[in-house]
Amino acid sequence: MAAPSNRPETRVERKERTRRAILDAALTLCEDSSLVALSLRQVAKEVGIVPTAFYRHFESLQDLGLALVEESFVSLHAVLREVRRSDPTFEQNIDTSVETLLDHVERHHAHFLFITRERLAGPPAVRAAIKREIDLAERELATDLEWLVTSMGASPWSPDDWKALSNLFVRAMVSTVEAVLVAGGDTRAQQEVAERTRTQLRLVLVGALNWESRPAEPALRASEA
Amino acid sequence: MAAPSNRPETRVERKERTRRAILDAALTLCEDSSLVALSLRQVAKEVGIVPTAFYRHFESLQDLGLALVEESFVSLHAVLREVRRSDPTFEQNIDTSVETLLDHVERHHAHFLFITRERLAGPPAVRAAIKREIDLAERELATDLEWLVTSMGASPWSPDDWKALSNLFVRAMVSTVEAVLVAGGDTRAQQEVAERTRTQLRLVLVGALNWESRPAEPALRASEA
DNA sequence: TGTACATCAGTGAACGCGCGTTCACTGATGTAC
DNA sequence: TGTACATCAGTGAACGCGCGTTCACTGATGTAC
Repeated sequence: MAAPSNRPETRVERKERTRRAILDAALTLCEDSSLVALSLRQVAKEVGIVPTAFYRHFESLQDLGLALVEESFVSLHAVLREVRRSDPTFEQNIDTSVETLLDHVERHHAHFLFITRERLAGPPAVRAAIKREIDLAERELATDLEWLVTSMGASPWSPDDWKALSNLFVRAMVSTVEAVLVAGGDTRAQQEVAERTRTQLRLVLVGALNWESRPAEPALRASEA
Repeated sequence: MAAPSNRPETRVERKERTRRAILDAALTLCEDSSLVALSLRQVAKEVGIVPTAFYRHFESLQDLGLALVEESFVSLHAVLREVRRSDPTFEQNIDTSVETLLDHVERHHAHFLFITRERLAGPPAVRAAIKREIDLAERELATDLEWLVTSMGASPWSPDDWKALSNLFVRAMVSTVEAVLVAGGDTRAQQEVAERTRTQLRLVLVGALNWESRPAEPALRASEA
């Protein structure tokens, strides 16, 4: 993007470039398998440096993993921010949210695949870091949902119900990302996942709008009406 | 359980016992990490046999993984069968289903942990086998749900909507199992997960009972009422 | 600007170790007669 | 029942290989004067 310059790279610039190359190489290699099955030498070979040079940038593969978690969630927070400032109409909100999410997943596909896999299979510290980030996203979403659902005139909810709802949305998001990634490059399958997710979110919202906290017989409304 | 006998083990019995020991050892070792990070020698050491003896039972670790998938889903199908013949009242159905599921997860905790992790991080053939089993469970659940929801007097649905609903339940199940396993032995956290899952399933059912397939403005009922 | 020294990203040899897999083997169990 | 042979689960030595990590090094870049 920047105009090429004849000025030679500074030492800092060169170091940063190698660091990026290591992160990118690890991310690429993690598309096939998990971080726990990756070796420092594989990464070094992919980057084109000698194995020992790795230590100039990271203490260990786990350390590298934590850096990847951090930068992966930059993408995710970008999604959440974009969703947050979207049209507050329900129908459009669902459609644009799903579209926005899938767009980001496509563009940062390697990051999402990494998070999806390492969330459960990564080294313990990596798993913990991912859990922390997802819990954070869930709490943020809870605030948004409270505003959104309340503004649509639903009954007042208990705190536990807000947590349950936002957790349900986050789980749906995680599951959708998984399904898209499992579909691989199959765009038809991806569109089916997208459509199915839209249906599911609409169904959950219908439930939310007809919900009353801690009801005695919460699910019987339609059948008894 | 069987009364001890002085009759020496037959060769077949002894072989089966070693095979079981290998499966159990692999399952135990997989509680800490993924199958892809496991070595044949680790398994052999845990069992107490020489590494080469492994080949008398399995062609490779992947082969062993496929056997573990198969026996893990015996547990899962047991859950589904038990849920299927439970009380058809909504409220009770959710409560007993969640209880049954969590009971099985507790009792076959290693199997569920294995499936949860290898589903996304395992060797390709293992991932494929797990996906096949989960898709099967989803189709079976779709049939049950159609019967259940239709019998409660909801409007007729499109096939895509049935798929979306059963997929939503399966995802919820997978997420719940994950959450329980992440909670580890913390029974308080597990009970919170259980309660949250019950709330979520009730909310989804409220949505399902107020749902009409392919509606123009599906989510606006409550706010416009 | 020029020089002398410091920094430090990347090198390459070396280490001991655990890996998957091969192979010929042993000796208890099973079977045919 | 007793004998002679077949089967085969488990053994143990050996192989070449990739692993993480150590260490002293090189030589280009940066800095102090």
